[in-house]
Amino acid sequence: MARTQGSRAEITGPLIRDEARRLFARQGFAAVSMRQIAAAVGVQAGALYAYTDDKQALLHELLQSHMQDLLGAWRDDPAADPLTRLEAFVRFHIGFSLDHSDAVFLSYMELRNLTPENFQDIAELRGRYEDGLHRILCDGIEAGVMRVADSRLATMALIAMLTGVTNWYREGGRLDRRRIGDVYWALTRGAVGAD
Amino acid sequence: MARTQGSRAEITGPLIRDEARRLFARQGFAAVSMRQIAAAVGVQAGALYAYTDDKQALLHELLQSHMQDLLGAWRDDPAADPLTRLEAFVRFHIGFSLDHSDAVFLSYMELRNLTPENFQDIAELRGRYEDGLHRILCDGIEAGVMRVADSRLATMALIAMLTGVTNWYREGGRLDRRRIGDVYWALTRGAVGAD
DNA sequence: GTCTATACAGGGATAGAC
DNA sequence: GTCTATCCCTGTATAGAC
Repeated sequence: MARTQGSRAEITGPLIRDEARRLFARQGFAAVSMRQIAAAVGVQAGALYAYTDDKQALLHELLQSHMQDLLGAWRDDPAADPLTRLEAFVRFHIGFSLDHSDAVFLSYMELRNLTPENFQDIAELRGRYEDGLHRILCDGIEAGVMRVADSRLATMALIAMLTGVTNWYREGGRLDRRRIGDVYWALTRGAVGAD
Repeated sequence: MARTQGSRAEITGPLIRDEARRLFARQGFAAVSMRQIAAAVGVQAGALYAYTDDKQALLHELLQSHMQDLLGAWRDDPAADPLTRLEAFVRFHIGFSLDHSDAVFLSYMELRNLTPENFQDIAELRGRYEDGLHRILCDGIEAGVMRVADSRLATMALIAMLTGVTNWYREGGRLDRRRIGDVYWALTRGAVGAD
């Protein structure tokens, strides 16, 4: 913040993304100025443009790398039994969402501020993730260990329910993550008729 | 839009709210200008200030009246059996959310753009609504017709799941509302262990 | 790579005429 | 109640020095 000159490309790039993610999540993409991001990083506004084409590109990069991290971090074993896979999904999704709550919030709230091309790109990545859960439900139904009236709706309903933890979870609150995972897994198991 | 002069207070006031709600929901509070709202209504920007103190007050009024409509529209009968009450809640919440999807979206996305006082006001109203569902779950548990590990978490989880319909529902899509209500009620019934 | 300075557009809000 | 005109601020993005 007090620095005047000097080149530190290795750390400034990531820092810009970190601060932009944080600020966009807290105040909204449109409400955050490039000056504000620059101030948080400790550079002048003009310096940001050495790292990103413009504000839109910055948002797109944030959402894109988040979705890629999400897809890369999730491991599904199609050979395992569907209930085990579903439980793994539930715990993974909750944990990942809480670990990346700013990015998760951005991915739901700021899609509307993407250009059509960038929106398509992110929507495609999200669809791939949703398909992963959908496959588990279909396998579970086929195996006779789950029972839902509409697997597509159940997919959307479960993701909305699980992602909702980010709305109320506060670090150091009443419940730890393990316990939250237990509760949500119980709700999920019931919802898919696996009891 | 082409009008030059003339007073039509009766219709301009509501129109401002309608257009502001629509635009805020689609583009975000910060991204929408007062000039843009005025253009949608068919007046000049200055005319808006005859109806609202400022942009912040406009947002607050929208969220406040939405929450009051929501609370006013929901009828719970504490004397009825808990499963009947829960089903009524599920169908009501889905229907109301779809009927007021812009306002629902606003209520989740733009809380961060409220001043602290205004935020408190809206949070209090929302808490009252959540408490209503919580009471149903507690009554159901006590009556032995529901089984959840944590009634507070279940409350938040169910509301998130149900509100999620607004993320994917499109008028004239694959499913009508009755059918969507059926599917979500089945998911809910299972989640609370009522099968 | 970062700075300072700046171009240029658009923002919220107000004043005074009608 | 609405219009036109305007104040003043802030926004994104760029240019050129260091």
